[in-house]
Amino acid sequence: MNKDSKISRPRKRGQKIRETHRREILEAALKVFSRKGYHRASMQEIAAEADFAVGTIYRFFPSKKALYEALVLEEISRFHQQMMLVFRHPPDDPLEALKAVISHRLQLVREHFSFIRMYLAELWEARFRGGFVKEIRDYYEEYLEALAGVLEGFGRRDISNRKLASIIDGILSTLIVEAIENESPLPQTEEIMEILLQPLVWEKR
Amino acid sequence: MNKDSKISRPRKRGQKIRETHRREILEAALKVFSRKGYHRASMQEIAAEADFAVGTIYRFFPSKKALYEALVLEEISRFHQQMMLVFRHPPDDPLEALKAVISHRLQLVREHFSFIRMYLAELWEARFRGGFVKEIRDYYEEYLEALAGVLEGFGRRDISNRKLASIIDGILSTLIVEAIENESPLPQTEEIMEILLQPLVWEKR
Amino acid sequence: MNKDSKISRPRKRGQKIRETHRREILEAALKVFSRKGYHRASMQEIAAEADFAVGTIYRFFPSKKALYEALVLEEISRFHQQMMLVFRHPPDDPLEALKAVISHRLQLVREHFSFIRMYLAELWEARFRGGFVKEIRDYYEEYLEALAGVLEGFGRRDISNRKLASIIDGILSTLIVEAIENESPLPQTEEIMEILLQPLVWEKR
Amino acid sequence: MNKDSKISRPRKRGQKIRETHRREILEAALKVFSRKGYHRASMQEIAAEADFAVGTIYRFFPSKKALYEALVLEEISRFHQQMMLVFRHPPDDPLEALKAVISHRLQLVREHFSFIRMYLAELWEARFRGGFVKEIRDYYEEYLEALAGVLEGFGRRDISNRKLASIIDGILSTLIVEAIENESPLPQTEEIMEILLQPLVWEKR
DNA sequence: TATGAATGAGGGTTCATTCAT
DNA sequence: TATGAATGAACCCTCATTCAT
Repeated sequence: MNKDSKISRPRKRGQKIRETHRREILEAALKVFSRKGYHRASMQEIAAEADFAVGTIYRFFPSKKALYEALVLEEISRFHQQMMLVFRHPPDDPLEALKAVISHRLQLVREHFSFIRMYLAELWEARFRGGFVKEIRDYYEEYLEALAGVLEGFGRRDISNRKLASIIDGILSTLIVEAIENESPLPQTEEIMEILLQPLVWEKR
Repeated sequence: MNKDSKISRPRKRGQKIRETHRREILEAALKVFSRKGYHRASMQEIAAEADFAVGTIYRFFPSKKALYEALVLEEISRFHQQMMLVFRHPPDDPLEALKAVISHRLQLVREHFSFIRMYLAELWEARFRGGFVKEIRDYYEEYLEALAGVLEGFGRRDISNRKLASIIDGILSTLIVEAIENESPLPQTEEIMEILLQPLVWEKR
Repeated sequence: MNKDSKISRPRKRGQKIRETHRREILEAALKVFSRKGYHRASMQEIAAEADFAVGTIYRFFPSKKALYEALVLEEISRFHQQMMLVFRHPPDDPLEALKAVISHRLQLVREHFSFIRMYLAELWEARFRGGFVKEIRDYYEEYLEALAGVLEGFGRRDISNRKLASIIDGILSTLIVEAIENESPLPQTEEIMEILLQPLVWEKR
Repeated sequence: MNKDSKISRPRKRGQKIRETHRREILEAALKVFSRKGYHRASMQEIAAEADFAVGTIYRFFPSKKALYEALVLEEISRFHQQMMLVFRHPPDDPLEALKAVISHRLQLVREHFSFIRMYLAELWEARFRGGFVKEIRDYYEEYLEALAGVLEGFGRRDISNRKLASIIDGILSTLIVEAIENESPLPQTEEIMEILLQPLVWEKR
């Protein structure tokens, strides 16, 4: 009833603590999901990793699925926010701008490595079986649009910049995935630029 | 052929029925795994879909995992065999040859559509948590080598043909995955060729 | 309908074959039950061992349990018949008679070894949880009575010969079981006689 | 004792409850295993008997086998501890000492009756198919050695005291098993002593 | 009569979720 | 609010038994 009345100040404090706990849980969840994959990860294990009781986790997330989705969403959102920074002040030269984008993306992949690994391992299922992907696609779309903006600088007319962006990011992703899969180092920006700068094949004269 | 015709007939008949049932089970499994994903699919459900009792499935496959692996492996192997046909009699013109490869691959994706959908959804978990992936990679490697052979026709020297093959197939896959995900039609061969035939970006003069 | 009419002669032949098959199945069952124990033995395995189809076994025994009970009963009955032979023409000297009994019993245990092993491993459950033990007890009782008859020769009065028989066979069994358990050779008749011939303990003078 | 009184109280309480539940489960298991035997007993049934959910049992014992082994081992260990008490202060007179041992053992059998019934029923399967038997044999060996120590008092030289102990306990066990099987009362100490005190048979003069 | 593929109830086990403390 | 013991539905798998051939 009058529950809220007398805790108006403490609430703020509680809020803060709550937020801390939430983050601790999410971090633990990331660790365990990366290690084991969604299905093999147990709430017990996540709780143990987070140094909380199972019940406590349920005070923050209503279900395992919800925890997982929150984790993915926040992590992707964070990734996305950071990614978008590179489009703030693009160099004038489109080639330099593209280089900056690629280099930034590689750097982010490096930083979010354990998340990306989990993402690759588990998210395709959601991707194809329709889960909470809408937000994720929206982010991706926003990123592609921004990249298309950069590509506009080249003034290419025969193909939409949006499509071009998609293809270029596709190549980038292909190389990244290949590296992760082979446990080899991520590609260098220069290497990628070289690939993009010339036709892959040509008509024989 | 008719060496032991007298006794082999009934055996052969049993073999045939067995093979039929096996296929029915694999088809049901494909449906259910596609619908639900590996973990959420239950043997009960697969059995029901196949119109068999659970126990029957275990007469053909020793475990759920084995069933899944057999399904993936057989389907991929078939896909691969068919894919490799295109390398049998390649046109002399490398461009024509590449076009044939791409067109053939698109066609196969169309034919194996529902399997590919399922496979993509589970691919990464399998990739990371190991399993039966070796054969699959071997197939893929064989395909890339063959593709590299085609690309040799272009006489490009600054990048290995193997790497080039990997990139080109990466682009192709990107476009295919995107199409599947968006439930839009697969790209046209010509469209892809155009992309490959010119640099994606260039230095501004 | 008139099925039976024309097979009246062949029936006899069929009977014989039937009996042969029955024995083959029982022998196979003995092998498998000894190897695996009742619960871990499967009808499949017994059928394979007997070179019959599972279904065929069910034409001879209505259930696994029935097969097991028939096996035990027949084996015990056979054991018993052979055991009782020693009482046919007992030596006049009671000591010699007892010696003959013991020696005969040890010999039979040797001959029925694999059955005895199975019996020990599985039968106690039936023994204590009331199964088909009545016949078995009847046999045992008959044997003890016969043994008591032999012991009568000693003219002991302070204890019933029946009880004495029970105790003596108990000692015998103890030694046999111990030997089986330790996988050491069965005891010698003489050794046992010596034990029986003197008090195990005495009052200190 | 009150070393860490402040924090250990709640822990201790939990411990106590845990121990209670553990005992309840073991008791239920004893009942069900007695009724049905190991194989026919189901975890469902044990859980129901214990008034717990199945899952709860698995919080205490990692598997059905482990539950069974814990049950047997604990019960036997307890039996053994109590048995060995009689060897603490043996009377000087060896006959009195032996009498005490026998009487004590009969008493313990009476007290652990329902367990012993179950144990006998499963004993042999365990014995032959290995498992946790080593500890049990060690207990038994310790007991036989102690009994041999008592028998030393008789100064018998023609047979090892260890062997004598084995035979005497064999007789004792025979009588006990027979009584249990026939659902007749256990034998009296005096009755057994009388048997031991004179030769079972003798040469006719 | 003999076969053996098919059956499906029932087993042991796991783990997301609940709720009394 | 935090706890974690308890829950029980649901999973994978086995195998005695049936029955169409």
